Amino acid sequence: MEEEKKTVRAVERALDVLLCFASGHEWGLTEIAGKVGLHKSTIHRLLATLEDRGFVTRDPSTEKYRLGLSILELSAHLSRSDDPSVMLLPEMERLRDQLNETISLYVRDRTERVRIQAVQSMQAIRRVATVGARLPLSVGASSKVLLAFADPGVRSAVLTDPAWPAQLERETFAKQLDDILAAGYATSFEEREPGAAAVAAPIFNRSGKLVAALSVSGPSNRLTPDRMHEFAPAIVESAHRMGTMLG
Amino acid sequence: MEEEKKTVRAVERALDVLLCFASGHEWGLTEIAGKVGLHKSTIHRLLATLEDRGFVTRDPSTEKYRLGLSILELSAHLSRSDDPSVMLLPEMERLRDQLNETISLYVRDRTERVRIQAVQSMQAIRRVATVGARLPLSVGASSKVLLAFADPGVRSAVLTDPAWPAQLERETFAKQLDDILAAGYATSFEEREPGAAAVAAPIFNRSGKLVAALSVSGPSNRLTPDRMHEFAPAIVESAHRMGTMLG
DNA sequence: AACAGGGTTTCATAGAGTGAAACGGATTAG
DNA sequence: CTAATCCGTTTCACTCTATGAAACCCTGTT
Repeated sequence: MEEEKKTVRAVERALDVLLCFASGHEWGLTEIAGKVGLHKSTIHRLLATLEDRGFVTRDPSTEKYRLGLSILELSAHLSRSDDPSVMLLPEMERLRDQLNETISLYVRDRTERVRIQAVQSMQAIRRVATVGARLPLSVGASSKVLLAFADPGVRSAVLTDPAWPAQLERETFAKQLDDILAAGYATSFEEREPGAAAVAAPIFNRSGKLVAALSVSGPSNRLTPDRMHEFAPAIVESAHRMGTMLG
Repeated sequence: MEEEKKTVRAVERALDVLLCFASGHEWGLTEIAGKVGLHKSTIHRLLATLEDRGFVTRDPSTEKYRLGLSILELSAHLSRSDDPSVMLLPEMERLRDQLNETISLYVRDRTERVRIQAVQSMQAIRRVATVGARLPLSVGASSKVLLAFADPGVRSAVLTDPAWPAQLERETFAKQLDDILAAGYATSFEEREPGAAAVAAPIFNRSGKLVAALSVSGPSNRLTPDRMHEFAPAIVESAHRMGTMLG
C-alpha cells in the first residue's frame, strides 16, 4: 500500500506549478497557491527559482506570472528529424489537401491523449487544432482508436483507472472498442464537442506496435456519418503509409 | 558579498537538468550527471521526478532521456494572441516577401538574446533560423541594436557583467553602439557566423520602450555592406510599424 | 572469468525546505 | 482620512527531506 516513490518533493511541486500554465497563461501567486494547494511562501520560493532559470517571467504590467523563454528554448529541441511528428507532416498535408479537413496526430500518454501534430483545413469553417493539447481518452474517435488497438494490458489498465469517468458503462464501452478493432477505424459524432465530428485510424510502426492515431475532424454538417465512412478507407490507407515510415 | 538567494536548491538542479536538453535532444543519466556536476544518484532521483510529471521520457530503443510531452503542452500556451511573436508575424512575412531574406525577432534576456519568432526566406540558399535559439549579446547586428537602444543602466550592466568576453575592448564597443544609436540601425558582416550577414533595427512600443530587435539575415554574398544599407530604411520602417502595434 | 560502463538501490546524516505568522504596500470601502 | 482588504514578501524555528558515498545489478566487452 505504501507508495514507494523515489522522487523529489520540492521538484514535484515546482513542476506542478509549471503545469498550472497548461490551463491559462497568466496566474498570480495566490491563485497558483490555491491551485496546487500549498502555502503562499512555498509557492513564492518555487516561483523565484523557476523565474531565476527562465521558466516563468512576470508580466511587467499585470505583475502576474507567465511561462518564460526557457520553455520556448526547450520546445525548439522537441522535434528532431526522425521524430514522428515531423516525419509524418508531409503525408498529413497530403491527406489534408485530399479531404480538405483538419488532420491531427495523437499519442496516448498514460490515461490521456496528446495532440503531437496538426495541419488545419483551408476552409472558412474548420476544426482548429492546437498542437500540445491534452484530451481525455474516454471520448472522441482517436481515443477509441488508441484504446481499441492498444495491448490488452493497456486497455484494461486505463479502463480500471480510478480517474476513469464512473458514468461510462465499462461493458458497453469495451464492446464498442471490439467493434472498432474489427472495423479498423473509429468515428465520433458530436461526442466531445457539439458540432464537431471525426474519423480516426491507428498507426502501427513496422514492428506492429501501435504508436499513434491519425484523425480527420471537421464540422458535423460536412462530416456526416455517411461521409465519414466514405472517407475511412483513405484515412486507413494514409495511416498505413505513415506506419511504414516509422521504425 | 553573501548572495542572498531564496531559491530551492533541488528545484534549481532539476531545471538545470532540463536545460541540458537545450543542447542536444538525447542524454544518458551519466552524461547529464557530468554536465551539471552532480552525483548519479541525485540525477537519477531528479530524472525520475521529471519523468513522473512528463517533462522527460526515455526513448524505448536507446534507453536515453528526451524532453517529454509536458514541454509540448506548455509550449502550446506560450504564445497568446496579444503576444508580440504572434502579432508581428504578418508584418514579418510581408517584409520577408519584400526582401526575400530570412527575418528574425529577438528579445534580450539578461545577458543574452533569444529568437522569439522567425520566418524563412524562400530562396534555395537562405539563412535558417530556429525559434527559441539563445545567442550571445556580444556579436551580431541584433545584439548591437538590443544594447545600443537599451536604457543606459542595462547597457552598462551587460558590459560589466563577469560573463562578458574579456577580449572585447569595452571602449571601442561602446563607441560602436553610439554610432548605431545615431544611425538608427546596425549591420553585421560575417561577425558571428562566416558567410552570414544581417541588418537589424529596434522595435519600440508605444510608450517608447525598447522591446525587441528585428533582423534581416542572409548569405554575405547577397547581403553585401552596400546592399544592407539599401535595405535599412525598409527595415527601420517595418520595425516602426511593428512598434505601433504594441502596447 | 574478469572487467568496464551504464543504471539502480540503500542509508546515515546534515542541512535544506517548510509553513505559520508577521510585515508592507496597494487599492477599496466606509 | 482611517479602516479594511487583498497580494506579495520576509522571517524563523523545527523537522523532515534531499543528499552522495558506496554497494549493487545488469549487459556487453576483452
